Amino acid sequence: MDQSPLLQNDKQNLSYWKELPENIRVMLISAIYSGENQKVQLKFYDPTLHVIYFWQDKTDHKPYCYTKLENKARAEEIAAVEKKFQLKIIPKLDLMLDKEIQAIKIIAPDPLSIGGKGGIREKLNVWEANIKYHENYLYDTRLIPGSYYTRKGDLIIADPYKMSEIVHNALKNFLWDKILESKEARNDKYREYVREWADLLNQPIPEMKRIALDIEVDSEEGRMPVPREHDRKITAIGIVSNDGFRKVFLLDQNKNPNDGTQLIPEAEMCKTEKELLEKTFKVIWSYSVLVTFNGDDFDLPYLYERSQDPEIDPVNHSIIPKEEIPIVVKRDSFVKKGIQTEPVQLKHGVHIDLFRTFQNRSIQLYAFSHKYSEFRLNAISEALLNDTKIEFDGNISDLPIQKLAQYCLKDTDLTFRLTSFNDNLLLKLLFAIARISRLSVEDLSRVGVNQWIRGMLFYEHRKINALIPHSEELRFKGQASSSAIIKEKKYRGGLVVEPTPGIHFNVSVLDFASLYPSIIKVHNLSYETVNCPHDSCRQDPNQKIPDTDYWTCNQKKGITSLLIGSLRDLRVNYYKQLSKDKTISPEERQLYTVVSQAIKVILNASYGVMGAEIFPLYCLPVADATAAIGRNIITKTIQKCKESGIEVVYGDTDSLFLRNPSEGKVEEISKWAKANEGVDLELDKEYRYVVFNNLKKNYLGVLKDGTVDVKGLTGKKSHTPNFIRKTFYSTLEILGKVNTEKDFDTAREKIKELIKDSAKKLETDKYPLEELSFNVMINKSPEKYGKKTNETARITSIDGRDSYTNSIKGIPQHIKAAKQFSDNGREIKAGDIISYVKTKTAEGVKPVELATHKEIDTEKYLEAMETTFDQLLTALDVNFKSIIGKPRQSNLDELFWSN
DNA sequence: GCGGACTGCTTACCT
DNA sequence: ACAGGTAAGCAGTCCGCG
Repeated sequence: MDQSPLLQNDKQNLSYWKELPENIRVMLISAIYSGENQKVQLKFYDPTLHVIYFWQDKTDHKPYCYTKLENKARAEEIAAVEKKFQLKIIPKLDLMLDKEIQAIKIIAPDPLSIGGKGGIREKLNVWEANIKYHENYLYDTRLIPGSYYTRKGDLIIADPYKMSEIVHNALKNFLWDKILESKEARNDKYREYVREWADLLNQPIPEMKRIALDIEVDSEEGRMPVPREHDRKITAIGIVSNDGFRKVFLLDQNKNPNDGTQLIPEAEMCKTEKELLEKTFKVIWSYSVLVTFNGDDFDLPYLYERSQDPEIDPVNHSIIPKEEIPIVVKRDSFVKKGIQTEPVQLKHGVHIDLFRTFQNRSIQLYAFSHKYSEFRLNAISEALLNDTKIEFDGNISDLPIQKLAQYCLKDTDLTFRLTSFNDNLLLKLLFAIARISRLSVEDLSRVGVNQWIRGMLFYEHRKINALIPHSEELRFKGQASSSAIIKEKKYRGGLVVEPTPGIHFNVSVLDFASLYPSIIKVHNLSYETVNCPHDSCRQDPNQKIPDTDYWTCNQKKGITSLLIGSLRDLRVNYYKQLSKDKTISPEERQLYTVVSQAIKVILNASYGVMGAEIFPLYCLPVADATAAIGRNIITKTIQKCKESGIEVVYGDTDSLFLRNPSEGKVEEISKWAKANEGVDLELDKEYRYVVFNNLKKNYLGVLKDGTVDVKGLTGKKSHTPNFIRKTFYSTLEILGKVNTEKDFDTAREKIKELIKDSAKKLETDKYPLEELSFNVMINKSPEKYGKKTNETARITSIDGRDSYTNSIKGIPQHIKAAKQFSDNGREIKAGDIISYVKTKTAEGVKPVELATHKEIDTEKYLEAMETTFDQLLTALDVNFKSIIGKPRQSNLDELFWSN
């Protein structure tokens, strides 16, 4: 195996600090705070040499926060006692009052003086004290992770690739002009925003040199090793890079059986764990990016703790000196129990924990359209790479050493490939998001989408010198103006049109392109513009938001509206077009696809965060108003359709299903929407036919090309037993071939046959048990279920009726199954999918692995089939109850006696 | 004391 | 730890009947 050239250099271990040279263009990747130096340190990536350079702040930037003038006396009092604070009165914009105010800037020598224990945050009502210091630094210096800079002397100067350096073709210019000439673009401010976004997002994203790492630890059955205890040996460490380096370091243990087969060529034996660790650390030092799967919570803290354990050196009992360890583990990182632990950083580079990244809902849903639903390496690899871990029976400690090597290397390889598949899609996406959110990839890959939007908006406040408001101040913006349909929700959401049951031919689906972002743009929605302080706006009937008590500002553009609006237009009118354009090189096209995806993720969440309490700029009226305008627009559009003689058979939030609209009608409606509501109504799909039953969010449609779309039907849901799902999908194939009303007759017969066959196979135990399992995810740890109902049950038992003391009642079926599992020694965690079958036993369920065919409650499965297929067949008018005209019996054959 | 109506809980899905 | 709206299955309670 080749050695990485960088590995040869031994000396660099202790001198990883390479200062950023002058006059080379580098990309900012992250900022960290060094407590030792009381300075921010920046990490830059050199895209040609693939090394990390460091730069420590030389601008004498200091931590600070603000307070308002009314607290002046108290602030001075504190500053008189604690001499470390320095006060300065400076002008700031108060967006909610729409005026300039004088604020007191409280400058401190270190971040802990602001937000630490006994810090000023505890003594005074302060603003902007909840921002991490390194974030503060980036906002103030306008440094954006993912962008390019060059050092000149002590200055870090923005050094973006110029338009002429990036290939620019005619289409790009055309689209560009179109955006800048649009109505909104005549507003100078708007033009400025669009241009800035595009200049930032068009920058190339380099391929970063990196390694993936995975460790295996000798463990007992049923007990996961934990870093805190670090009592088990590390037996294998796999490393895979994109420069050809591939290795698995193995601990030479005599107890490890060797069945005589050869070790894989990547394997390298180590006499002691200490040697194993030293070799690994050396490799980590020589790469700037490290990728792991759950490295924050397991691999890296384990490596660290183990390196400090004298057991790793059985002869001399020596440990590895701290300065040779590339990992920084926060002391309290595993003191806290539960989900949120600290990231594990590299001294010299960047660590990305893919487990945390893939757990992000926005990544899962919008970047990978829910292709994976479990957050395990195996499940994610299977969904995205179509490859899986090596399976084995029994305990990992009992594996022969060559099998262990293969297993470990395979895991490492999968981890690596999750960052490299589709031309490094994931990494590119993360860097594009870094540019928008102003967060480093290290930070953003570990937090939720609300923090991404927070970053974007906080940066903007600093840019325009506006004071970031408190959440309590934002609460004064008002109460909800609507009432939710679901109780326990705060306000009303999207409108769902009652579907017209039956089969409809030639259905056109129109939808509003990014409806909510469009509304935010067109109606100037932002926390400071909804219910703004101007009397003239409040009294202006044109500024009233329909069906609510809110009004919006017509004097100033809101920052959310500007940012979201400009991003929306850039995506819809520019990146989306470019990503489809065949005249551009594939590499360039991919960048536009990635940027378009990144913007989509931000846009999709931008409305939601406004209505989420955890969002620091949470403002209920903004979310409420957005949804209200959405309902108003779709309602008016439906009205308009009716006036034009178009039948609307269904609609949901931002879409309308039109039955056989005549030529030109769609265009007419679309023009009307643009002119009257300022939104883009586009033709999204054309169905050959659509089948509705009486249920909302539940339909089947066949596109002109025969593709079958299914939405919401039980047959599609992931928990439905496989045999039902398969039968269901077979019926879809039949329906995809239906062209005319007449074709339905034969289709119906075929479908009936299919279902009959399936039922027969079920009753004669022809399906393997795995096909019968319901697969349901558990979202909490098993103990947390059924607490409430148990308490109620105990109260009823007082009057002597029933005793539920050891009851498993009140506990959902999948949890009942999970508990049987844990009784058998297998651990069940939140996020696991439980596969269980319905049985005739007392509990009514059993984990598949523990069940036999004899115990299966066939009746329950026939019921499940019935509901699944009824959703389809009622609409096709073949309800199987109606066929037989009498209550269903246990044998499905009888059901179809009419044949 | 019985059984259907209703409620709450949980999950999966739609936009 | 972005929102609300809809469906379905299960467990348990409520409530009217007689």
